[in-house]
Amino acid sequence: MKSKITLKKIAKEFDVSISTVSKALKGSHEISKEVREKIKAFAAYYNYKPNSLALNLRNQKTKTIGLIIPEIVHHFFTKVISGIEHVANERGYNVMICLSNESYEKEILNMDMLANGIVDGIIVSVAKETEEKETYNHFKELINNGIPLVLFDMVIEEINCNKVITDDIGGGYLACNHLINMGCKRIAILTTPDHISVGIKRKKGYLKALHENNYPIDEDLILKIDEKNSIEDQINNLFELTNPPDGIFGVNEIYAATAIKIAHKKGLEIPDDIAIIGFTNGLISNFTTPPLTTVAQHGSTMGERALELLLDEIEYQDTDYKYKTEVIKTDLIMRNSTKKIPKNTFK
Amino acid sequence: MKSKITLKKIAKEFDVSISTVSKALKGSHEISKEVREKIKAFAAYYNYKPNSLALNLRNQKTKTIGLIIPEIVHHFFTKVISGIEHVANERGYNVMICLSNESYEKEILNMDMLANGIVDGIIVSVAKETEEKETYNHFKELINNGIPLVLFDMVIEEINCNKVITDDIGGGYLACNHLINMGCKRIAILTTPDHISVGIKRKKGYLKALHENNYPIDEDLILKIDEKNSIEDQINNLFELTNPPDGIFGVNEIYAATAIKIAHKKGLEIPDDIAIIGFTNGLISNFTTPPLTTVAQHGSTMGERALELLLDEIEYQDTDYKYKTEVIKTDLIMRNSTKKIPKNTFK
DNA sequence: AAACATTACGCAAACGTTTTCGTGTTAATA
DNA sequence: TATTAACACGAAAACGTTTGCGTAATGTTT
Repeated sequence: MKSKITLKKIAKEFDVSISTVSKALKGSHEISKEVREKIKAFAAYYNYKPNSLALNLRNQKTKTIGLIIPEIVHHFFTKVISGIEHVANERGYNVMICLSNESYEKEILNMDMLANGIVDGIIVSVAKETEEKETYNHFKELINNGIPLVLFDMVIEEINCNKVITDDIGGGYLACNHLINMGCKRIAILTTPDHISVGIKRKKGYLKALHENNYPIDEDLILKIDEKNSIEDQINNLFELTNPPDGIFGVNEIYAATAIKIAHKKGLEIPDDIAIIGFTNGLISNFTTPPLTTVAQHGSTMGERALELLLDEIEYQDTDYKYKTEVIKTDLIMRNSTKKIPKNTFK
Repeated sequence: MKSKITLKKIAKEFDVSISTVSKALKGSHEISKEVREKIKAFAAYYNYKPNSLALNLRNQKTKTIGLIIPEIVHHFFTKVISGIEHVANERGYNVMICLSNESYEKEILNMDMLANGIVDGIIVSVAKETEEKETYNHFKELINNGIPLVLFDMVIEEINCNKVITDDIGGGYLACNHLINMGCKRIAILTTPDHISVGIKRKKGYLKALHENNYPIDEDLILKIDEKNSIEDQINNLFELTNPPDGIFGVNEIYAATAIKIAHKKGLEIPDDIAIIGFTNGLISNFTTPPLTTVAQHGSTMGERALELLLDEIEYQDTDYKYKTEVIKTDLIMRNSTKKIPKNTFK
């Protein structure tokens, strides 16, 4: 277990100064060809690599960016990470991923850790707890310290920085409108409690579509799912209404897939008896029976744009930098959970 | 955009030396109470945090560990990450996640990057390309440089380091045995090409179970899926055999879920006409129709153990450290894709 | 031979921190 | 009053790197 080779050790080996070694390895003509070559050979043999910490300290930049996300066991976030990694590779940056687990405390802990010189900038999707608490001082401090910040997905209006968000309203509209086009008359929405902004926005789109088509709004069909209790039970209640829905829009993949599961249990045919549409084109959607029609939110595009914005800010020279908010459009992915086809051909 | 506050700046502010500031902030009694307090107050106001790069450089350790995985859009790896994060938090470490995208080149790139002082140790699941190439010099160099290494999931026999692996043989045995118990007579396996070790091992377990029960081995029922071509088409061929299987073991979740999809298309009843079992209890398994029976490999446990082993090595003082290989057992998760129940109650 | 240019290297500062060892001043003791 | 102890702080080295500047020893001009 020999320890890492350094300039100092090489210098000692050849009885020259550290600067000579440094210059030799950089191929400087200040150093005679002879000395240069032998130092290079020696360094190559011992696999010398300059210590990043020292380099970063000297250069006052690390070519590393930090990413804080609420959870990792989540298809959307893994797609975002892919997008970020992609751009990071292209532009020579590394990514440090931290998890907040939706906790306010951990979000701050992670930010403090990253902000101490380790990274050149930070990308964050805000934790649910932070959103509930509505205390955003840690973001303001970060910005005050001159560390570039990009918020994505879960963003905060009042923080002045670059942002990348999904067009949740448009996506909700797309979903609901599609169900209307498919002939559904009573369209339910499986959404989140009122403190989760993405749920609110997707519901907004849903309401907009209903309104434009002169559909009445039935509060019984708006189910705010409390994740502390059984999702299945809550959705089950919807099916037991005296006047049950014939179309369901789940604001995420799990809600929609669970609705499919329950519809099966109830002996309902999908999409003939009930059409179901989800949000986020994740792993599950393609493997339900029938496959789930869904609103795709382009996670990797969001990741790419988030990092691009961050790097723009990091590498910006002038003083008049203007923050942007980018809205990533959603797309409808049509599968069989909403496609009305003649009964006899669907099994 | 004021830049970060440092000891030097605080020292200047009060016209004292840097060391005085450092000691004051650490509450040293060498510094008079008066000076100590005012420096502390000032530092708190400006939110002083010591620069991590400088600290790490000085301490010759970073309390950060590196993780290199082949891909992130993958339920198993996200579970592993959760496990690692969990232990890292408990023991005051940070995690830097890098993706190799199954590429040999990127794996080396990532390792070089991490090895230059950024991390105290590295956890790796080897990329497929590396496994194919069978060139492992980068691992040997790492170990020669005295950087602790733990391999997990995809490991390499000949590398001398700590390892954490799934009991793939046992899992394959579990799966096949279960199908036998359920009364299947012709059991197919959807596995990987021969250079992927996990596929080989799971197949080994499958063969062992067949052998113990005096089942003949039918090469037609051993399908090595080539992911460069359509998975669906390849599995479809299995169903078209003159003597098709009545039980299918997919060595991962996608293969098994795809088999379910195709069985539906063929109008087969699951599990009555054909029973299907998967490997890895991921997101999909719970939402197929019927839900997929599967062999669970405990990803988060693997992550936890991997980091614990790594930290043991990092923090080990004596010279007689012995490497271990931990085998994580698998469990059978019973769902309806294999459970034979009377036809009329299953829909 | 004097003046100058070139070659080949070393010195030292800087990045931000911690910590050991001095050291000057004051206060307490003999 | 001389010696010592306590106090309160500063200097400097160390972690590993890069780079501007200085300089001794050559080599090249007039």
